[in-house]
Amino acid sequence: MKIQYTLLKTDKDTKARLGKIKTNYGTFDTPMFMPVGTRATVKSLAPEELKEAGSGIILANTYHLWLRPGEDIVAKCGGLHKFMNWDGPILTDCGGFQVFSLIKNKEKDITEEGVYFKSHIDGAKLFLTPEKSIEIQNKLDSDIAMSFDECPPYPVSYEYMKKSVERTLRWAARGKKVHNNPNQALFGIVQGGEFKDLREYSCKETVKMDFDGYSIGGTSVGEDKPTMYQMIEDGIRYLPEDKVRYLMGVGDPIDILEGVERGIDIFDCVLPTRIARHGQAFTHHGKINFNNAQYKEDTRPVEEGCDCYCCKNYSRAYIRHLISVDEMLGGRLLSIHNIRFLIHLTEEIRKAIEEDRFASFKEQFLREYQSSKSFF
RNA sequence: GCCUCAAUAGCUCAGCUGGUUAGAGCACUUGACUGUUAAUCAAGGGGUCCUAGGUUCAAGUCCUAGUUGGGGCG
Repeated sequence: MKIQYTLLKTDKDTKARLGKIKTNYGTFDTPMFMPVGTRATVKSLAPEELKEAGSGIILANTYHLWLRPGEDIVAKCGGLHKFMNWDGPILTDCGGFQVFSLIKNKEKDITEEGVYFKSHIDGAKLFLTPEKSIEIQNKLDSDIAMSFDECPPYPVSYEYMKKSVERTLRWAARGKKVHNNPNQALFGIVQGGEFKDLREYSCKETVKMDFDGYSIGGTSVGEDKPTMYQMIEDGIRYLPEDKVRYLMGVGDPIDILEGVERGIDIFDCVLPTRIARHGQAFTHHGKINFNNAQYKEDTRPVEEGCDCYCCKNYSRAYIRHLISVDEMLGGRLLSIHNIRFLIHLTEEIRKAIEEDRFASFKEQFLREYQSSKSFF
């Protein structure tokens, strides 16, 4: 079967939604944060650790797995779940974002047929098409595949964005046509940048194609926060209530709250694992940076009351030491903490929606999170 | 005892035949990071150029003596 989304309830005062997604590899609740495992691994974490952190679903990447090891090898190993020993749900991103970051000239390298770009590994000329992206994802055998889209940088002209949106719609149709995996859902992606009418157009036309779920793309590409939140609103407005909404690439705690308030169900982001490897941790009182000398003798856990493996067993002084001497366990423990933090945040959010107090929860969280410098 | 080489940032060292405000890497102190080309990138603080004389318009750089350390010869 493909995935089944059930909308359980909507918050009384906001558009925040409580839902449930059933897949062949398990059921999880929404809103949910999805850790990023680009190369079939959430950097430095074993699947058991992801499970313990509460991960309901993880993300892997089409472009990276296409290059290495190649989708045929993954298929030969029994598909992505078996390959990486993760028996929970997996969503594969389509490679559109990599195109966004790897192409040299968007006018020349992006054609109707597909996209020309160079491998970041050996510079080999590559050509990725909507059909190829879906074909790769079919073989990877993820639970959710994403339509191949163009994720334009910010800002681009209205004229460029209009052409881009129209092309992404044609790409979505082509991808849907060749999609051929009865166990895999396929999501459409809404684009349109900061242009309200293009978001509306992109949204309505994508919905007409009847995907299993929808995502908002093209955010957090350099625009300011108010613009980004406006993009989400403009993109979500015309999506059906009974389908999942996924905000691509967003995972700052504040942005998750802003997204949920606007009706987003799923988020993914590299932030928790990346900043962890760079020595920083999320807490309810803002981010703390273990490169800072002030934690040298701090015997408290990263965050008091946190139920993650890191906080239950280690002190800030130890984490600070590991980060400071560049021991990889430091990045690992902080990755565990940061992922747990975001997933725990979605748990708190779900509870708040269930009790019709999302707005006050958000307000309280933000107050605590933003007024923090003096706390540490 | 004699000869010789060295001494520059916390550490390891660049600094040409004297010529702007003496540099780098690491370390230190910070800051960034949003569908991972990222265990990465950026910024900042930090100097009695071993000491004392001398030559010169001008010395980290040349000369003399000393101090400390390395090597060699007796």
